[in-house]
Amino acid sequence: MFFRRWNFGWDRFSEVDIFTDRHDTSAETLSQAIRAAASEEPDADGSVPFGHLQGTVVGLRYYTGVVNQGEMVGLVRQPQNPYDRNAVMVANIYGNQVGHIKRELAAAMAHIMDNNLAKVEGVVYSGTKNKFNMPVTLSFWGREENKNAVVENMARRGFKLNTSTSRPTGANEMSYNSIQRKKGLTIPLTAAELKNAFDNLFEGLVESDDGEKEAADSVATPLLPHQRQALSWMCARENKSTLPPFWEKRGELYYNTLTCFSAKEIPERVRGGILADDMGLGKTLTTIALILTNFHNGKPLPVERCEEERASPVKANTKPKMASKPAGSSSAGDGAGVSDAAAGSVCSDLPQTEVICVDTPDIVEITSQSEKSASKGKTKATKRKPSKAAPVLLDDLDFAAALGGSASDAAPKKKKTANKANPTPSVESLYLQRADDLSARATLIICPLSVLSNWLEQLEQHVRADVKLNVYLYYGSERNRSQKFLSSQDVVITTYNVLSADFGNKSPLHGISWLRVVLDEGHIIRNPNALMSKAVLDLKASRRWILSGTPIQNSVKDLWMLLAFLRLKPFDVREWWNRVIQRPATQGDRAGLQNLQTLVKCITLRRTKSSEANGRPLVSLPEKNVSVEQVELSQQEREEYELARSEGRNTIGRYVAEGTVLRNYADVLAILMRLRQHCCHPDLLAKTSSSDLGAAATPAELRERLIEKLRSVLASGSDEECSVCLESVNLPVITHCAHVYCRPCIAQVISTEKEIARCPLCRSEIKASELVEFPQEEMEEEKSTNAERWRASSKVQALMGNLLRQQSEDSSIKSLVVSQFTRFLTILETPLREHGFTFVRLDGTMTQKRRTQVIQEFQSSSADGPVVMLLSLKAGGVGLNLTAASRVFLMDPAWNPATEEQCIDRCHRLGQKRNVVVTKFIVKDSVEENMVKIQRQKQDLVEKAFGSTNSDRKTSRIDDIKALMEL
DNA sequence: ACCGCCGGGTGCC
DNA sequence: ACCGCCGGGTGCC
Repeated sequence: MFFRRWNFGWDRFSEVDIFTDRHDTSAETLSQAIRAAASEEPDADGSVPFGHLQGTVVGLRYYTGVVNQGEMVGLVRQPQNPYDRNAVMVANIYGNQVGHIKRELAAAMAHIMDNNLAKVEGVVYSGTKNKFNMPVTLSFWGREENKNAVVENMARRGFKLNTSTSRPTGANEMSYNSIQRKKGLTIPLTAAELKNAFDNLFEGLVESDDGEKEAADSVATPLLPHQRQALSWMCARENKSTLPPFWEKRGELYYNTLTCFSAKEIPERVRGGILADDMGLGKTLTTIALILTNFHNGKPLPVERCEEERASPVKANTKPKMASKPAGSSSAGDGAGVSDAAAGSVCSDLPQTEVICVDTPDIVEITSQSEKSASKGKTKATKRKPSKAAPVLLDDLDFAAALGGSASDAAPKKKKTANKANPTPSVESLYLQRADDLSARATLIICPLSVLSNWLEQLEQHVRADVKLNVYLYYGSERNRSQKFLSSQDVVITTYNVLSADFGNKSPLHGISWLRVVLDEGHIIRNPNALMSKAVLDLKASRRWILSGTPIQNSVKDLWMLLAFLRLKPFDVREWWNRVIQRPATQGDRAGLQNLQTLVKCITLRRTKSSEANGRPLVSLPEKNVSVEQVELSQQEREEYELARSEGRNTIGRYVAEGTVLRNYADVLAILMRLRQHCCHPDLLAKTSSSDLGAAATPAELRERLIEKLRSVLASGSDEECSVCLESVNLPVITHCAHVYCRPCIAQVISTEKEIARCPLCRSEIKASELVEFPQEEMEEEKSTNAERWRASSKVQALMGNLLRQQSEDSSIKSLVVSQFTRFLTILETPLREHGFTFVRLDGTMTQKRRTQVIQEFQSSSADGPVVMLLSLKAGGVGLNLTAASRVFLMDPAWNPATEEQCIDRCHRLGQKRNVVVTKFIVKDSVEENMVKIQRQKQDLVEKAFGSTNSDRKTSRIDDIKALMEL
């Protein structure tokens, strides 16, 4: 249990502390804490208003937090308060305490808040002249089923909730309502409009006013226009001093127009943002250019130059690769900074003249300047205002101005011009160098393991050969953990996994003040409860970037994590994000959605492959030609298929009639999968024939069948998701009712239930001891398909026909042969070998090292290199660069057309020189054709709709299944 | 805090 | 003088 001392030094403690530990301090038991954490998500989304009431905030004079008229406040339980264990603290957006809720009301609220029956939110609508207390409007939110309990509980203690519909929702509700009424916009968005709006959230985010910027000399590759534009935008985001969105200067104060919070201090700006360009537009190159181009004060990164003639014989060694290997020499690790870190390189033998290091004159100047401003800032921050009568309720500034009270420049009409014309003190000058730690040099890049090698390659490729950029790959057990060493690098690259493994274990990465932290594929930090996310949020950096081709994957919720990483005040605190953006937006409030769009627009640059700049496409990729080749089954195959189909149809038809599709979901999937396997090759079915319904005879048999089903579900390659976390299953286990979940997810469900745990999908009773795992050794026996017994199939012949024809036309063309079934890939190896095709294989079971090796082999242009890559659809994930191929054969259709697109994009991307030809093999009159039909429907509707609940998705899947089986 | 509450001083008008 | 009234001290939770 965390004990918090409520001493007097706490008015400056960070707002994150207050809210993130909320459950720790309020929950009495662990199970309560788990329940609280587990229920946090649904609460935020599915909460309904219970009502509101007027309360009183007392004790204002003891605290420094001030509140504007109309400002939102946070309510935090303080169970450890020595005077009253029911205490409820009131804090403003910055987490500065304003006061407490009056005792009797707090006593009533404590019970409700502690049991998570409702979330209580406060807004201070009307002011008071009084320095000691003020009214606050408290609104209660929660799950529908808790509403009556909450209302009654409050009533019993003498607090009647006003349940009328004119609920106050946010600080500016009054003004929004009046604006909306005038414009006639009170009707909330329909679900379809909402979905569309979310879908398009990241569309058309092209910031064109920044112009273009040339990269520093040290960048070897000339940037394309859109990359120069991105570089310019990124530099501006790092250097320019504009107020964050929704903040404006009013008189002497900085005012947040959404929460009505204001502060004397300038709100911390966001140095960085989201580069959300489509895959293939060169986010990596642009980021490398940013690193080299924008050091402190917009100057290029001071990098050591090797003299051409001396360096050239060993040029390769001085390049990133050299530095990237773990520096074994202890002198480099523990040495004193830049020059020692370079000790291993050839360059250190050169006269020091070319070495630009930290103590060049102009940098010294900057440093001293920063010290000045830093100390100035410090005194400002620590010096308490002598007039301790701080807690005055500030009247609305416009209101004050209208009364003729204060500064005329706050008058509404003049406000805008006054801000522009009056340069003293400009926002720009106020920022000074405050946020930038000028001693910071290194950029930390965090990426998924799958793209790690890509970063190293691209650094090698895009950094000039005579520039010695210190790049360190922080990976592997031998990694150098010296902070001194790491912080003296120019670039440190690591993976999310390494970062979270280090986290909490005196992580050197967390002890360093980075110049810049870059999250590559940043959308993968999405779950705020994940250790990885926490590890990422805990990094110290003055500039923060997220690179992601798909910043939103499922819902607006995903955005929060990104904003929290960027530290976009005040939305980095979940409560304010929920109250001000997420809830209004998901409930169809137009103003809320508008705010969300503004927010995204301010921090994001996104161009798609089809975007244009000045009427010309950003990148001219070679053409892509997608065609479907129908495959006719042989008579024997057709007979076998029809037999399986009618069997399956009967079974599924029975489930549909009984309404037990969900209960038998795994079976249904297995049937579908078998049909899909029939379409590819009969041998794929060998393993999965025996299982049928019926009472299990022995536990061993049951177990065998469950494993069988689990294997079917997994082997199908369909993007089976865990119904608890809604992501692809991780550490899959199958329940006795044959539903597949991630082990941690279902384990949590079981441990949270008090008495009997039930399957989230079919409500059958489940036990932790009955979860069945996929046995490890299963993977091995798959290889047993022997060559003698090998036979062809129509689809195999179709592929081979294409490959042979192509080889005779142009033998230099390389192909990707893609299937969801890794066993199908194995089957395909035989005819490929037979016809003398050299090939490599890439699937999910391979180690990263092997993958890199295979990709390199495939990408190399050597004459006897592989011409075919057998690729499992889900392998590798995004970012894979397979531009050596210009021909793609999709052997079987995927549930999700986006997966296919992504796969095609691995070769149809920047760097592709040839036209790309894609062939999709679809068996005529089969489940595959139906899958394609469903894909088409989905492209209109766009799968993974926002706001759709888990059960909605399952229902739509049932509909899909019916369509597939033509029921 | 232009309140409420507490507790000591005080006690016709 | 076991009350009322006055006026100073005081005040979140």
